[in-house]
Amino acid sequence: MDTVRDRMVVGAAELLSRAGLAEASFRNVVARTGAPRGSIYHHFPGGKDELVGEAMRWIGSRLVGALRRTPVHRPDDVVVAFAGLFRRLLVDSPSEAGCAVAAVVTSAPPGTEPSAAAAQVFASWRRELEALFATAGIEPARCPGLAITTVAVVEGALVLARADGDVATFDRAVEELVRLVAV
Amino acid sequence: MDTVRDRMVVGAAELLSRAGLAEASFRNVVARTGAPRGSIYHHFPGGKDELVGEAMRWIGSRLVGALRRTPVHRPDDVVVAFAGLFRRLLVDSPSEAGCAVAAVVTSAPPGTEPSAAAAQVFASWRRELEALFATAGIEPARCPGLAITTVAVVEGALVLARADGDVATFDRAVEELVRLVAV
DNA sequence: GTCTATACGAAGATAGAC
DNA sequence: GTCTATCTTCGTATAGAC
Repeated sequence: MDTVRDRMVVGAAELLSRAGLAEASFRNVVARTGAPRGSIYHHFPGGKDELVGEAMRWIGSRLVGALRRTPVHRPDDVVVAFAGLFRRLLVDSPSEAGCAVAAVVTSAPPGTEPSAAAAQVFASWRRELEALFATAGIEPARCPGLAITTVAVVEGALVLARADGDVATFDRAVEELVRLVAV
Repeated sequence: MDTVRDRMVVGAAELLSRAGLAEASFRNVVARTGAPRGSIYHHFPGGKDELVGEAMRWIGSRLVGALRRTPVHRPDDVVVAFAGLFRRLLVDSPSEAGCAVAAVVTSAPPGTEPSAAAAQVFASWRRELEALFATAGIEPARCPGLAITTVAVVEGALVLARADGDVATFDRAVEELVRLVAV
């Protein structure tokens, strides 16, 4: 699984997370991955929409996989595990880290493939978190709301922390989230 | 206060909130506001960066003003007031509503005027919320963290609700946030 | 303040050779 | 699978007339 196509998908995902749809151009993807310019439309007949759609699905399933490998006993294990996956990005580059999925939702035209793919990724994360919260003993009725809130806090905190270039901002929000799931 | 320049700033703010930096082009701003193409660089010698910077400041102070006009007695008054300002956008257009400030943070190159202006707006919102939480009786040490979390939840929930085109998703998150400030 | 004209680069996309 | 060449559209920005 390390074809030219795969590398382009990963490169697009990285560009999307740092600067959004506009910066994830074929030009930049090619420059970043060393992929041959001439075979773009061979690998992605659907053009940019297909590339971005694939990037969404790659990120989505990658994070779901990571979540499933995490042992969960208490509700705050869920929060810490999920937040930790994003925290890494912030530590690596405090002023450039972002979520590719959120970037696509906020800048792709509604109804297009990228937009739909991004929405499905969020839905899959929510489902996964709901299941984990249930496993951790949260009352079933509250799991959906808590899953939404967990994703919301992490996504929002990522933006705020990036704005002031300080991971501590992210941690402050996660701290309160931990408090919330303990209620 | 209804000059051509003002209308362009507002138009840019609207475009930014719906489709991000790339879509807030002069072309679109002019089309949207009916502003004359010929005087763009007369009104904004600093070009697009100046326009976007002004849009950030306009949105920022507008929201701060609205917050200050809201009577606050209990902690959840703060949450509901702040969230309510964004909820409106979502009700009007569930699949297009977004926050212009977040859009700029995630897509503007770090170190530029738009990026710095956006960061200052977030900082001002946080300061305002901290003060309101303090007024509402929250222990001082917790106010900064709660302010961060409030902005984070609202920003994140805005993205999630837009993704699945359902205001209820936003409300679910705010509900949990209300629960948190009551702890 | 507003206009036209224009420069220049980059975007996505296609055609056709190899 | 990969190349080059090309098309069209759009982006910011400037010059200079009115």
